[in-house]
Amino acid sequence: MSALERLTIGAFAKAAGVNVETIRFYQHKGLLATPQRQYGGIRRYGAADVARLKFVKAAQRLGFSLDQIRQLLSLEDGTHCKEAAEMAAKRLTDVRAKLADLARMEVVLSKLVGECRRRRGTVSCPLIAALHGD
Amino acid sequence: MSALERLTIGAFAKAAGVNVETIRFYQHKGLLATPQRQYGGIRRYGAADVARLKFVKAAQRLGFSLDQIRQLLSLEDGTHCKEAAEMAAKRLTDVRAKLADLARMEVVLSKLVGECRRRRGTVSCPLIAALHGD
DNA sequence: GCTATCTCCGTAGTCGACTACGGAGTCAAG
DNA sequence: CTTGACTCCGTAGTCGACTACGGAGATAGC
Repeated sequence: MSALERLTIGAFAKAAGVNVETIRFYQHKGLLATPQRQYGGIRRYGAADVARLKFVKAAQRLGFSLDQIRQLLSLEDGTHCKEAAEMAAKRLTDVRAKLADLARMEVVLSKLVGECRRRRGTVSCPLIAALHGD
Repeated sequence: MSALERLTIGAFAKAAGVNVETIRFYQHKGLLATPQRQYGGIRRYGAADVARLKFVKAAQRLGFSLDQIRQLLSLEDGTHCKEAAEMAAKRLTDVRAKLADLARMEVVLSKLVGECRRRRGTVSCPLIAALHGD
């Protein structure tokens, strides 16, 4: 058994690039297992745990919530592609909705910033005026 | 004095399209004033209060936080366009950063959803495989 | 064998924008 | 003048993803 199979929680955290507290938090949330202690000693972790945690972090980079990630983990064997694809599709819908929202803000803000730059010294501030409902 | 100058908090809330509790919350946060009670009676609100609350809501639609909105309100007279424009520019930067983040997610997710659709029935699920680090 | 560093575990705090609750006081309509 | 709706006020709870704390036990290095 290599050293990679006898990691302390601290080494595990370092290997996955997270804090120890984050691991405990994920265990509490049911995202990671809490291995048995040996001889009343401390808990040890292995490469499979590291892989699982990296899976969680990868899903997080796509914006999945921890609850959704728990769902995804239950499909982890790869034989439930349909369900997984549905979750991704739903997430994609959410992402596009947020993109549209931000794009709307971007349009308004960039227009107002431009106006403020141009209208320097004018009576009223275009941004404030816009917030007052034009 | 019209009825618009003697609004109860409930009428004020309705006029601005928010909940009563939201108004109290904003008062507590220093975004809205808390008018004096008359003869130990109840507090009354006017059109200026409605306008101020609508200003808050308009700023919120651009994604400003309540703290930032309090800043904006202090520039409300329109004579501090430079400061206001700076806040808008900063907000615009944040919006663009989030847009970039979401766009990155959109690319990955739409690719994976497409692969899942195409590769139906293949051994492993493209989404799960991707989360496992390819 | 001592000591410094972990580990364990539960509880509580953080941030942001509210929402909910509860008991007492006030007001308006009939 | 009663009744029912509304107001006042403070405190506490919600959601999501952590972060912080504290005291006791375990372990590794010298």
